[in-house]
Amino acid sequence: MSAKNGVKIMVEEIDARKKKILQAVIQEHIISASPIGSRTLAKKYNLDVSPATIRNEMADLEELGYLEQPHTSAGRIPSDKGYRFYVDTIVKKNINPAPSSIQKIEHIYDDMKSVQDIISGMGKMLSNMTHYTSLVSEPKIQESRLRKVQIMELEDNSLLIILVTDTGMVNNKIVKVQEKLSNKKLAYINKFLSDKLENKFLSSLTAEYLTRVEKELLSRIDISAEIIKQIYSEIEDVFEPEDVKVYLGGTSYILEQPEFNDIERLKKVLKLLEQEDILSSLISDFSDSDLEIRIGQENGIEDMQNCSLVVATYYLANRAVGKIGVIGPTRMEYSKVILSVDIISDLLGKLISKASR
Amino acid sequence: MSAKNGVKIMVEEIDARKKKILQAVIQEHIISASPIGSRTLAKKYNLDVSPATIRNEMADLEELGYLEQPHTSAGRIPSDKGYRFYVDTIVKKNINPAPSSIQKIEHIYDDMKSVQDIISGMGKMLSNMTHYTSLVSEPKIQESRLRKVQIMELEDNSLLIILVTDTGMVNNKIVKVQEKLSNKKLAYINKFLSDKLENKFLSSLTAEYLTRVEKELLSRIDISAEIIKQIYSEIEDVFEPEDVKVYLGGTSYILEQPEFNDIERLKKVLKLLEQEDILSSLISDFSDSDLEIRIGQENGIEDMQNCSLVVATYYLANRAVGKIGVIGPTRMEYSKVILSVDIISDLLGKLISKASR
DNA sequence: TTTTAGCACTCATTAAATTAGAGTGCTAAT
DNA sequence: ATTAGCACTCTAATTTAATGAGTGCTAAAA
Repeated sequence: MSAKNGVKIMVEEIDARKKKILQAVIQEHIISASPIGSRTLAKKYNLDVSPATIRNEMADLEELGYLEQPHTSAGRIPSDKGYRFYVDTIVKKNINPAPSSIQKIEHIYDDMKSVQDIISGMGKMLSNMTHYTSLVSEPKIQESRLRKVQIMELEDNSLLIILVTDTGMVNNKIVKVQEKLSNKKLAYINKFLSDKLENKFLSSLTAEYLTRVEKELLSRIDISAEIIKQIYSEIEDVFEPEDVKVYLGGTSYILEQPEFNDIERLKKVLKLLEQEDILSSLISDFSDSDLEIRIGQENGIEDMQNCSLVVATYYLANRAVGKIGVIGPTRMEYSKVILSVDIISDLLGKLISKASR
Repeated sequence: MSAKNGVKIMVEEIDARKKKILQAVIQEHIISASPIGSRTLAKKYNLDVSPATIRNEMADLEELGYLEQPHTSAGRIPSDKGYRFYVDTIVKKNINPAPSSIQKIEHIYDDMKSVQDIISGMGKMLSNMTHYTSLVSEPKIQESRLRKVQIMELEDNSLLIILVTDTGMVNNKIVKVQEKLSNKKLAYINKFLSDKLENKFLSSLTAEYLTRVEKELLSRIDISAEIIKQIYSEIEDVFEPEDVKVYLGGTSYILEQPEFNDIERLKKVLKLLEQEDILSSLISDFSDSDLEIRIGQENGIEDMQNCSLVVATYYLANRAVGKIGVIGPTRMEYSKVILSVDIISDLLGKLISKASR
């Protein structure tokens, strides 16, 4: 009613019927990947109005920016704005929480895998569920606590530095040194590092802190500054990685999407997916909200304008440590994908904490 | 001359001129990716004969199986057999050893990387050099010597098992145990494992040997058989992996090949490249010769009939530990690829041994 | 005032027809 | 043994025509 008196038109620009029609267009387009006409809608969805009325409504929706017309005499396809509206007001409401059937899966992966295996396994599972390409980032090192640091000597002049985080990640580096360390000195260093570093959040182990500790160690033990420096620089490397590692799964599912029958477009996207640094910054750019959706141009990458991303955060001990998500065409089965991403992100967190606990 | 007297025709079925023509067809086809006609050859290659003569020779070459005709009035394309001949008798001769300019590259990667980084980096470099997809397998664990084994305790009831091979690979596993081990016992176990396992070839550490050692340890120390068993099963897991890990590089280069403009064919190959187990057995199937080439159907995989593989072995301390190679269309720039693979495999071996020494 | 039937018009897609040209194989001359 | 000449073949590209889904507008109906 309020929509009828001119003044409030802007406020409620989409009435119930328009909404219904928009939804119908999108759902149909998700299935068919081609423009949708008024007759089709009238037939398949019981909208109780004639094609002519639907045509009028669609013209309105186009004017408002929710639909687009590839050419004059074609049907309509949803715009990014249309998908955004769809996702925000129609899909999200109807998502119900993860079904309990998942607990079965949880057991399969029980305790037999390393964190890396779990991550790539869950990525693959997600892409199998959704038939889109999946994307998973490793737990952020900054959000982890250092659980164990230990240096051991290999024969000759190599040291092996082991760093274990509470997220189950094990980092190792082999360092070559000039000088042989006595067992006693090594034990002392290990003890010292343990005391100073273990159980601290890696974000609190700043470069300044490390430098201070380095100096302190140097003053207490009689070995060359060189070795200590080497050890520390390796430790720092681990703590401040340029990029989070990203695991890709189901890349070939992209080929099943008709929008990538165009080889040129396909090439561009596949090239992108090969560049680890881009993937890394792409996924890191998502907020730590439970689930974020970027539709079409929203993702900001030129060659991915017709892709959407659905990305969830996974948690370890209530810390948002990593992301897992799906990349597919803008014309994506959002409701299914959202559900899957939701379930799998949850599961991923559980499995990793189980494995690293 | 001998070819001229009927009797020896079979022995030397291809005379110098045929060879020259075959070579010309192949070289031209490698460039153009389409059938080659007699006129083109006569024009571009100074064969000093007329197109008509070339036609006759090409008809012969087709009869002998070196060339194929897509359809009656098209030019000829090389068959697998043609490529095989080309590679064996024409290309290989003209390959000269790695130029010394490589030493520059060697320095770039000097000692700053882990073995995994070196492997994937060299794979990428190879695919950038050749513009084909590269394939590298990790050093075979069986060909390595165990350099260090050490078990350490994380807090609560987790143990971290570290295994380092002389190929620079560091394996780690976190194992959960029921019982807490005293430091003394742990030290004893470490000493014991060191003595029994270190510096042995992993191929000599058979399941039987391990079982024997396991029993011996159990008889000497007072802890539950359970823990020992867990530890051993993890160690065994590392020693007997199902698959070698394979690194892929430059997958998107496939798209630049016109033979994969057919989306269906492309899809099949990309699907294959996603299956780690297939890649692993594909590359493992190559002999330990310096360089092996499989052309077209020779590689035995249905969906890769129009692909060739050029695979070299890389060595650590004179042991053939892994493979590195290139996968591309049968119509591949063999001479360039062979050279590149040769250089890079050599470099890879050097870099890994430098990094792990 | 809103909805709907009717109709002329648009435009992409598909199929069919046509053309162009590269290449062959054969024959007869060199 | 080689080559010029020529008829023939077959693909790939281009043009043309046909199809049909879909629209926007108008005027009548609700």
